[in-house]
Amino acid sequence: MQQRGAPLEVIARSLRRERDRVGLSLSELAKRAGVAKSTLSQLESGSGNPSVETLWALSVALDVPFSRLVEPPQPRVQVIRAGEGPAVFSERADYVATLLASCPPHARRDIYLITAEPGGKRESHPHSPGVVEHVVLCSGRALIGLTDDPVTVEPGDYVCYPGDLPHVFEALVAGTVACMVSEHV
Amino acid sequence: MQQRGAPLEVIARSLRRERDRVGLSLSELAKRAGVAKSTLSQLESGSGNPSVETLWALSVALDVPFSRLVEPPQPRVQVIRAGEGPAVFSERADYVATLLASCPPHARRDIYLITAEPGGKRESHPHSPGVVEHVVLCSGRALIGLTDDPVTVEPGDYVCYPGDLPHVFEALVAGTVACMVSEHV
DNA sequence: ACATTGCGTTCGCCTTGACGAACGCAGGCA
DNA sequence: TGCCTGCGTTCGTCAAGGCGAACGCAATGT
Repeated sequence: MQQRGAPLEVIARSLRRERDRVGLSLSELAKRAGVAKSTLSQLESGSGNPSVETLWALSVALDVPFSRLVEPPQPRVQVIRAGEGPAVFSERADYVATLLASCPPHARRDIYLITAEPGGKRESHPHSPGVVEHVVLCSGRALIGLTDDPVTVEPGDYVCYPGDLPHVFEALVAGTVACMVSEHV
Repeated sequence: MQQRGAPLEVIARSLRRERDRVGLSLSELAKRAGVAKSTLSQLESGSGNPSVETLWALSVALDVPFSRLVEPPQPRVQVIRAGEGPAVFSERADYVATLLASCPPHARRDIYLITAEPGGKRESHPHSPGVVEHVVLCSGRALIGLTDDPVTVEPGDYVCYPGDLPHVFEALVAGTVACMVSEHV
């Protein structure tokens, strides 16, 4: 199981984070969610043990999926170089499977094959919020990731990044092929 | 937001479902989770509004991620050769994305990187029902698919098959690398 | 300067969830 | 048959969560 640590801590941080992401005051959110602001105050401070109904009301008012309040946030850009990463089922030395990204609850992941040639970077406008793109480079070499801070990727490397920020895919050599998984909520 | 309906109903069903998936009695699960069996009984009957700590204890005892309790459960072999398949966004000739597999609702897809060497086929015992495995070959050559009818796959090729049937991954040349997406409901 | 508005926190009251004990019910065994 | 063990449910008690009111504080405007 990957569920670590006190869930109350996670919930406290999540509530605070999501609340000022939306830009609501504690009082305003409490009013919209129909919970006492004292309750919300205690929750954000880490004390208290909310009931499901309370959390549900808050998740609806914040317009986020319920599980986002209880699951810890994930890092933004992650790179796993070829040969690194956890080998998950390697009972034989000549076959190694590496877990690159476990699927979060209610995400949908579409699988694409990308073929690109050098000669110009492909800038992507941000997609809808919550999109995460995963790329495994099959052959060639490419510059992939957020436009602000792209990563040079070799065959076998894996990189993921939030798709709702400006990002880029630039082939550096001819015959660049990649497997891309687009994850959206 | 996609979260509809009373979460209490969903939790009730999830608890019942996960409990007899593991094969525990209500009393036994209650003891392991450290909650009163009366509490668990009321939860499974849909009455009650559990606190986060209670749900957390149950999710740990059931060895399932927390979110599986609050999120509702929802609901043969295909090959796409390199160069085939629908090109979805190809506004520029030097960048082509091919949609290999659209994600069905509520499926979860984990992403793996596979490296394999020739010298023996890797037979996989069937996984749990509903598993579908997608493989894009990055380099080398491999024999992939159902044990009864495997497919020879070249770099850039895509193949998917039901993972709940006996299947095989056999590298045919050295340095075979593939990107695998394991889809489970 | 004062009043006012909105913020987040703290303080008692009261509802409610969690607990343990007791209950009814089925299946196994002497 | 009678006894026992384990199942899931129901009942009464108690602590804890949720609530509204009151509080302190800072930033406004008259």
